[in-house]
Amino acid sequence: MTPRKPDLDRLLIDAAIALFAERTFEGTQMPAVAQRAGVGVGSIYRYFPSKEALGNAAFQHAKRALLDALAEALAEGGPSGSIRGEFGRFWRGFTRYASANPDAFVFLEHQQHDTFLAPDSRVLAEEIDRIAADFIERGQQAGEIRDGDAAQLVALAIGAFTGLVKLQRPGGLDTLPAEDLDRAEAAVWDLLHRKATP
Amino acid sequence: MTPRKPDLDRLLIDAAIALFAERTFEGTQMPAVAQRAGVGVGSIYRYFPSKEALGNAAFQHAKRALLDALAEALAEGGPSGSIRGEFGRFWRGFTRYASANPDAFVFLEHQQHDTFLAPDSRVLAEEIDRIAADFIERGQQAGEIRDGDAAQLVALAIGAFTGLVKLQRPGGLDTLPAEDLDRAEAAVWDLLHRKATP
Amino acid sequence: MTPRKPDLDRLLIDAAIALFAERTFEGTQMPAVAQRAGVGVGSIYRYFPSKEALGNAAFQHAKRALLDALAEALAEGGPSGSIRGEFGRFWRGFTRYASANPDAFVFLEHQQHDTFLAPDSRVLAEEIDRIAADFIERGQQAGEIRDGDAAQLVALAIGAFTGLVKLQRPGGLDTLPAEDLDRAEAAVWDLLHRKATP
Amino acid sequence: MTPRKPDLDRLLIDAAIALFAERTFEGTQMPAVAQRAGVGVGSIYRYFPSKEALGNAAFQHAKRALLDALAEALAEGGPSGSIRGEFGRFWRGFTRYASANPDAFVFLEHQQHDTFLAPDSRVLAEEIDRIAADFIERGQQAGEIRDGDAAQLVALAIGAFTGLVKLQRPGGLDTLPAEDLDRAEAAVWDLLHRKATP
DNA sequence: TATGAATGAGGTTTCATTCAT
DNA sequence: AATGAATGAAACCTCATTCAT
Repeated sequence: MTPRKPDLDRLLIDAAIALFAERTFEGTQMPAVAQRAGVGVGSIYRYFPSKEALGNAAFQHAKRALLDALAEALAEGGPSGSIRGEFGRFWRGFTRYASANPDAFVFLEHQQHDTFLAPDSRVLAEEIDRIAADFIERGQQAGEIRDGDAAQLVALAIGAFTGLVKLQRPGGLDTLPAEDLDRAEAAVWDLLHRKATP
Repeated sequence: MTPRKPDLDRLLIDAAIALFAERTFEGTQMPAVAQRAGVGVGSIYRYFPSKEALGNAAFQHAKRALLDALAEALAEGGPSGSIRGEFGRFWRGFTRYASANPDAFVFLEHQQHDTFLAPDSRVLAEEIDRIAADFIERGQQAGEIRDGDAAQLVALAIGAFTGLVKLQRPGGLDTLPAEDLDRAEAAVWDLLHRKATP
Repeated sequence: MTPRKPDLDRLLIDAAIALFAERTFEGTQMPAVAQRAGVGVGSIYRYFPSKEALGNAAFQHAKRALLDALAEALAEGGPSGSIRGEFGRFWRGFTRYASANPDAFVFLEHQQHDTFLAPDSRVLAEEIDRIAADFIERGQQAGEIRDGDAAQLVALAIGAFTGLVKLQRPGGLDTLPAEDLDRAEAAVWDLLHRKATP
Repeated sequence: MTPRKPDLDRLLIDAAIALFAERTFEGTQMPAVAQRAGVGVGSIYRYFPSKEALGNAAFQHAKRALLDALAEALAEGGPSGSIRGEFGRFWRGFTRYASANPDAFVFLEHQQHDTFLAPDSRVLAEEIDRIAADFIERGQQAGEIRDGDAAQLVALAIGAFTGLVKLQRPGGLDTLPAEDLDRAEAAVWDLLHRKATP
């Protein structure tokens, strides 16, 4: 009722994400999270009943924010005429999110969530893959995207993007010249694009 | 004359890699490593002075094996006439290694090694990037690979491959039909390939 | 003029006694006391400087109330003619107190007060034993109470009564039919009574 | 397989009982238990998964030992001819147990077990009351024990005995002259005994 | 005056490491 | 040489106490 520090839960989640991204969930100690958030250790437990709960909250927060960024980017500027245009929106969504939240993006791409992720977190995790796979399939039907398993193409494309984000840490994607980012976008598009058979 | 448990260090490194890949270095307990290797906890300390030492040994072993696989693939079948041909050898090297050692590959792609990696391990880590970047630059000079920072292109390409490997866990890359693997190779090549400007 | 929450200290002491009786002093948390008293945690500290202080206040309050109940019962109806009559007054004092304050009686009979009891609380604790021992000795001189160490007889008699009270928790002594209570009184009297040697 | 300290579990249970008796389950810290048992804190957790588990093990051990002592005393010297004789055996069983294990007896008589006792511990707890109540009922049928609810008479008698044991702490019942113990036995018997109506 | 969010010392529990066997 | 029971430092978590509101 009288919170002295507002949005302490957000502060804690942000601190947790930053540390989890850098040191792993298991490699991060609660006092470190508290210190980075600028609060006492005990305060964490007013908001999250356990380290595991904090981990799940952080994961869900990050994932949902990525979904939101994606949804926003996809809706931007009215209906996209083309598959290539839609890919650009995907790219813009990922780019924007990874620029604003480099830690969160890296954290989400960790593959060792199994040790602490609760079932409801797992459900969320598949959402993006579904959206992306759907795009791939429409692109294939339109003859714009190469043949092959949609999930595999998604993994290749997101993997490529992830590789770039990791390379750019810890400065963040912002330190990349716009030119480089455009080139990367073109490269990933060519990864997906079906070349006209000559 | 012959030690009863030959190559116990290898056994331990393999066990460690498998667990580190799945649960993180920090999330893996020494008794778990011992159990998976089928020895007592105390025995680990005959071969490695500490968990950290085991971690570094595992990292270096995995990295060196990848380098070896790469070197072997690159040397295969005499001098490669073309950039595309050389890319195929890279692909084959990565593919072979990731098929035979899926845990090791995933472990190497973790980004949270900073907590335990010793300086000499770090040096090793950059080797592959150097070899790959060199290839990229030669490809660019030959007009075969698109413009842009070589490190970034390497990150995109290896990232894409990593995405595919992660998708295929825990079955391993072997569960992927040859056809799919070929398609993926083509896709990643197109990621790098400079299109003729029409 | 009149404080809005009158006798908050009493409210707190009552809450504390109830919880201490059920869960031990060490097993009771300050927030639990506050909640049961219907106040905020911080408010406790306006009345008691520490948990230990609250514990001592609770103990002293309960003990003094028992002493008062005993004194009142002993004084009731003028001078008691006989030892048996005086025993009846003791019984009535204990009975009344334990009926009205079952938690307090149980709390007083805990034997683990040593961890928090201050010296002045300890002094109070011996008071009842002194009064009771004095009665025993007078009874022995009158040939009405069996031989033996007075403190031991007191321990036996109060122990028996305590056993009954504990059996009757949490309903309280009130749930016991008057008939049963009378039988118990007779039994405890026989515990003390010197039988005529035939 | 190679325990350096034999019967560490027994050592720990004994240490725990002594401390629980004196300071309550909640008031006893694990390091204190370890210290009293002469082992490291971590060792406790090789034998008991939690403090709660240790508490239950201690309770069950103490209760079962009391049951054994009672069973042994009741069986001693062939069939007991009389109710008074059987009462003597009960007395001897309790006396022997409380002499040998004063801490355990006091611990068992605590009334705050509810915070940590597991269901299977609770079951054990009722055993003695059943045996004693059965004896009371047989005594009543034989006209030797006074009328009234058997459970209440048991509570009175055991309560009286408990009062004596507590009085005698921490020296233990052994410090009591045999004469005093005999007098106490006579007194508690009179508590139960039905007086011939003159 | 009363509150309860915030704190950190201290409690419980884990786990890398040692060492008697 | 190999083991795993034992250890205690360090991790997670609780709760008595404070203090801004």
